[in-house]
Amino acid sequence: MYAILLTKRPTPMYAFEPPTRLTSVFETLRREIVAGELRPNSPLIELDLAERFEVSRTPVRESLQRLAAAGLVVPRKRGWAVREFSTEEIRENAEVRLALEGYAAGLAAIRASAAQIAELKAIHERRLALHSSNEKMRVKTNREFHDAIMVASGNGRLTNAIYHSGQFYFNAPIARAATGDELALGNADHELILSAISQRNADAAERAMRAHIKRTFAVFWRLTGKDVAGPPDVA
Amino acid sequence: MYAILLTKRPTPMYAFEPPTRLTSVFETLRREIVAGELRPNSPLIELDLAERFEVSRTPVRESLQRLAAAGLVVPRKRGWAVREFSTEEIRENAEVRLALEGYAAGLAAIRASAAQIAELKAIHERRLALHSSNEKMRVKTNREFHDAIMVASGNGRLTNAIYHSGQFYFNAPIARAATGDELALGNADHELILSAISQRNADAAERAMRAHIKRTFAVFWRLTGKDVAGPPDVA
DNA sequence: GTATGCGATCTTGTATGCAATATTGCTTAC
DNA sequence: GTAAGCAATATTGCATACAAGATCGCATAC
Repeated sequence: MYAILLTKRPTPMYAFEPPTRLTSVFETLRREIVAGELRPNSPLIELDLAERFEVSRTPVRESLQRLAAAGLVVPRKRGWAVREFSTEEIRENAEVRLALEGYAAGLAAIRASAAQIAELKAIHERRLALHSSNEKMRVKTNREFHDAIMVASGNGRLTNAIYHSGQFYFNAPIARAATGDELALGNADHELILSAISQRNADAAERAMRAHIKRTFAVFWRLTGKDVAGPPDVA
Repeated sequence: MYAILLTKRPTPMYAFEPPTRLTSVFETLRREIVAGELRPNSPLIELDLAERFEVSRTPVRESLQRLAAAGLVVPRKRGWAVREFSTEEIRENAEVRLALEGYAAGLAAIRASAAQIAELKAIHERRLALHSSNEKMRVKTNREFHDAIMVASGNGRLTNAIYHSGQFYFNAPIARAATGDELALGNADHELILSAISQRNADAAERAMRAHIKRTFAVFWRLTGKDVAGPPDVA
């Protein structure tokens, strides 16, 4: 149900860029930060990284500039450190995602082609047919479902923004597992979203998606044990 | 009425970073791209820039990496060029902004302090009292109004995302002037938004803000002469 | 006039050098 | 034992060097 938060997808931002040492270092560091392999606040020493990647400091430094612009590393008095996100910041990101993905669902209700809606239905069916222990496929179909809606929104930049707003949850302790109840509710949410999109009801689709994402983050709050209010009800 | 699109505000992303040649080059280029002084698709030659800024290629290259991550320059077969935004991309950005700023207005209705609401009212009053020829103050009060709502949303990242989504309109031919009718409608929009926030009606605030932004972009479409459908009605 | 080769030039990607400054750790005074 | 001072070290910001590859222009062939 929460797989989209764990998706590793190459950012399309540099689609036509030839691979260089810089891009390789950047992608690797990005993945490691996002996956939590590099712990928050650990300092990033240029020379160490250069040694590790067997390159000179130049491509390392340029990678760090990209990471900085992406908000994944923060400046220290000297050099950079892996950014740490507070619970408060995670809540803020949840709200951004809520705003964006909810809107995307509404757009999808308006713009989705018949084929796209059929595809969405097919994904949902596949998901319902899964055995409850099949976590891998559950993760996969969830991602597919959300991705298909983003695509159907007909807005590449919105898709991109949603993707980036997802990055920021990885630093937090992440739970892949939700309770059986939570999973069932998630499926019911998908059902509602799909139904609203099929009926071309943008308003309902947006509300359903917001409720769904809110539920996702409620699991986060529960698992992290932090008493942070989720995004309030809007619309 | 459209001033927020022209706002130049330092991005808080690198707040604690000491000024260096890199940051100076980056800020200058960023401003010039966003302001349209560097034309879309013009190639950015490292050596030329280095010469112009009287620095070596190193800080120039690192600036370009940041600009690339910010989406302001795009890779070419060789080097970088100022990014050009198509009408389609501008529409996409408008939708992102609609989603974000609408949601921010909804949050503001829930979270704004009494003082923040009073401030919002004061800004609106100042705006209404302006002489119609006072374009400068009209621009300023508009920015203040929108900024105050973003602050009242209590979500720094949302604010930041809205700010960044604004960058991308600068490349397009920009009109500062709207017709008298459009200005009046803009003020009426503000009135509605303010009223909804005062009454703690998140749903109404969000709808009002969406309508307002949609109207803003309608002016864009009119001025650019492009027949692009604005964002559809959602919520 | 147009196309083709080919060399000169331009531009980038990467490595390295160097000076400035932050940090560390040791020594010494108390 | 703790604090202060100071020298050694680590690390960065920037400049420069150089090779690889793209691009351009010109000469030549047709």
